[in-house]
Amino acid sequence: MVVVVSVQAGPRRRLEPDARREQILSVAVRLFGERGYADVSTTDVARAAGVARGLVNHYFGTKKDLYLDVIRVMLTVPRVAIAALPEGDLPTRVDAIVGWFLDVVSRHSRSWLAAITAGGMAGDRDVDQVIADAIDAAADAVLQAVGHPTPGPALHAMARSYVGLAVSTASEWLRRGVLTRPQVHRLLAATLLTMADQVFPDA
Amino acid sequence: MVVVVSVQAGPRRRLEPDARREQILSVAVRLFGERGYADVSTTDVARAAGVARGLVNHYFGTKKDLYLDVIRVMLTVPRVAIAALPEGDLPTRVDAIVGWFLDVVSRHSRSWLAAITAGGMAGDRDVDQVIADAIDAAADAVLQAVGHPTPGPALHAMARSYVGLAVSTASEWLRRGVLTRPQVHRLLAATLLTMADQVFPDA
DNA sequence: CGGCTTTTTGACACCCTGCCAACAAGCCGG
DNA sequence: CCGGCTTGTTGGCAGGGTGTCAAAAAGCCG
Repeated sequence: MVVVVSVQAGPRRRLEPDARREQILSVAVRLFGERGYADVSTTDVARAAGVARGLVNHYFGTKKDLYLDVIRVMLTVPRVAIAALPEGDLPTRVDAIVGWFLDVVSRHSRSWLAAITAGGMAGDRDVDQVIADAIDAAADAVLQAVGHPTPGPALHAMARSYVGLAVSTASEWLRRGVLTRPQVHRLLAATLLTMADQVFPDA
Repeated sequence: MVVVVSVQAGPRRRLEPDARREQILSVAVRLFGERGYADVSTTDVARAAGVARGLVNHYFGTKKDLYLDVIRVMLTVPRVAIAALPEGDLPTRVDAIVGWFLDVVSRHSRSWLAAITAGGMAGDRDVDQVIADAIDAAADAVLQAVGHPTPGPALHAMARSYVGLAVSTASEWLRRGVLTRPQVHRLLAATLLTMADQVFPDA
């Protein structure tokens, strides 16, 4: 797919490095959110930012380095206010974290989905690392919600598995649209309760 | 990473189109199984097959077309003998299909993981379609095992979600190695039982 | 052995990426 | 207000990958 974005080619202007970096990065986030990694060239980014292509390399190094910063932005945004979970019994807390997850996911659905499915570069070591970090953070939140503040490695691994379910279910919900939000909510809540009761004790 | 494969450059020989196509495809399956999409050039495939690069394009068209055939092979292999599931009550059948899944996954772990994580091209329409087909097939098998031979759209969507859990859990198991197979088995079995009991009736 | 079909090759044109020397925008001392 | 200097910015170069196509040659058949 080719998308042409008209940019008024005004006279060249100098910006503070931080400002220029930020501007290019925001443009890149938008483009990589719309299309995949391979479909966005550094030329596209530069043109959309009204800047010479060399400048993109100057600020970000490699195209892959730029992409790493992009998905880091996409995945960091939803991490806000993860600590504010209510007191109560297990079903209540499970309900709360599932609802919170569905809220952030549906709010940032486009960029979040693009990032979590690796937007076309799954398999790369560095990209996988960034995504793995995000999944680890989500797994921590899940374990905290079900009352395991200091999990061992096996328990953490199981929590990551559950996050995988949450991701695939959210993706199914947002992309295909055949499930309703209540259905998705019940699915994730019931599953998490089962795992907390019957599976997590294994570890 | 760069891997050089020595190929004795014998005199050029003509092959039947089907044979040549098959030979190139098998080489491509091996290379794409070892490295990601971007790390394998058509030149690599051609050299490893002892053939001119143009011939790869002649038989497969685009590099992406070749890759589509490759992951189709990788994902089709495990689909064998999916029908041979035992009779018995629900827990027995759930146990059987989970065990079967873990068998095939661990047997073809390398290429299966490479394919299911899209080896570096998730996000692409066509690639996603091939993977979605494989997931649909797996979801059908799951639904058949739990006794829903003719599911509605919502039920099918939930089964796809569960397959997502199975995929992420298997990936966690095979790649990280912190979970044991019995742990993985119990996780997937308990979760599927819960979904069959409490979630699937929603649809 | 000569002609002919069909496989296979090699090269051409194009695009993308990373790099770097040169350019000029705009501040600063005179 | 102006010339110099710092440094943000540009444009072009070299290397490599991809798709295409006319031409070469492998091997069959008369």
